[in-house]
Amino acid sequence: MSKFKQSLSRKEQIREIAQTMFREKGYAATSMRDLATAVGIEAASLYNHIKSKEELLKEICYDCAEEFFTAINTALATPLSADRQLAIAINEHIKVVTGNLDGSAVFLHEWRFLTEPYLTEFKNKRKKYRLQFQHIIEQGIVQGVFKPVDAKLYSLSILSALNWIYDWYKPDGELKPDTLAAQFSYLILEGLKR
Amino acid sequence: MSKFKQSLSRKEQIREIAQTMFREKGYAATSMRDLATAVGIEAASLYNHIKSKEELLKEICYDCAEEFFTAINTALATPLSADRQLAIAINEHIKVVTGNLDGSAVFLHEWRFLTEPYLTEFKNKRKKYRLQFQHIIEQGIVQGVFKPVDAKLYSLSILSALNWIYDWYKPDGELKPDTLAAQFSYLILEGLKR
DNA sequence: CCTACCGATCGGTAGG
DNA sequence: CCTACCGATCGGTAGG
Repeated sequence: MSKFKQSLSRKEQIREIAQTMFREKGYAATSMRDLATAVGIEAASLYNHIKSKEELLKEICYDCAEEFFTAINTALATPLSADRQLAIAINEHIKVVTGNLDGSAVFLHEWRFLTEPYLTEFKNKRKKYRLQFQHIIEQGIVQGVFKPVDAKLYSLSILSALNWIYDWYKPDGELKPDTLAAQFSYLILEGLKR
Repeated sequence: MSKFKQSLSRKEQIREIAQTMFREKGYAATSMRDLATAVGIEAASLYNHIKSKEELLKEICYDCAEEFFTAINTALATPLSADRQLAIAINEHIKVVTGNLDGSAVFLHEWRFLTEPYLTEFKNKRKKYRLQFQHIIEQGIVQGVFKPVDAKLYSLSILSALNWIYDWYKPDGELKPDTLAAQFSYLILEGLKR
């Protein structure tokens, strides 16, 4: 059993390092030898823990997708009005991104190196997530709390703004995820104009 | 002279195709052989027109940066109030992105494969552009047309939303750049709340 | 987890 | 613009 646990933790370690390297150098430009060196073993030894380079990518992307689904479901599960649900969805999304900057970056940019059938399945997950944001906006329009905007365009815009956070967010900075989320919600709900 | 012009146009052709391939497959995953095949020549022949793979990337990124600077300067050159300037900046930015989807995608994502000194210079250009958006927001706050928001966070958010357009914009769709820009400005200035 | 190695492919050059 | 080719590196496997 201790051998089993050790093996799991080594795989987790490989995944963590892969996540960081895929984010920094890109999936295609990260070699298994680079990765092995960072882990502290030989390249060939990686294959005792993983099946292939792509399996690593797939697991990182899929796990991150699960995190986002958990986040949006937290918002959807509440009985609140759409404007409150949207604020929660934004907050939860930001918590995922800021809590997993490397994984989010890979989820957002490196997924395109997936091959079939994972590529199509991944795209479906991504779209489903986006449609859940769109749904909240549509509900808000029905409820009369939101203006009658183009819900698709708005969901794309909001997620785009949220998705770039990994690019400039500094985990050690003074800006905390909750503060960031509050400002984001304010921007989206109230607008810039005085 | 006709030889000179032909040589230029071949280089332009290589650049156009490289732009598309770098966007679709990523810079690192695009081989010079792939590129040469798409152009219709042998890989070795590419080097009669370009110095290196990275030179291609650098030129694509730098040219696109120039397009964005021209865009923002159009807004800054007007004597209008900040809210009007921001709307123009958004419109001009969207015109650049939608008019050059491949180039914009490379500008936004593949620049990180640049090496020094281009990498640092590119980052400086990018930051300078972002600061010009921030400046408009700060002016708007001073003028009293904008709420006293965090101008840095807002400029990052606005550009993030704008920067993801290349990812979902369909040039053959019914959504025209001007319409998109108008909706964007409305979202940012007026907010979602009724 | 390692040594030894595979065939494939990379960016780029020499020489014409 | 081509043929022929370079050294380097790639993801991955065999066998222990």
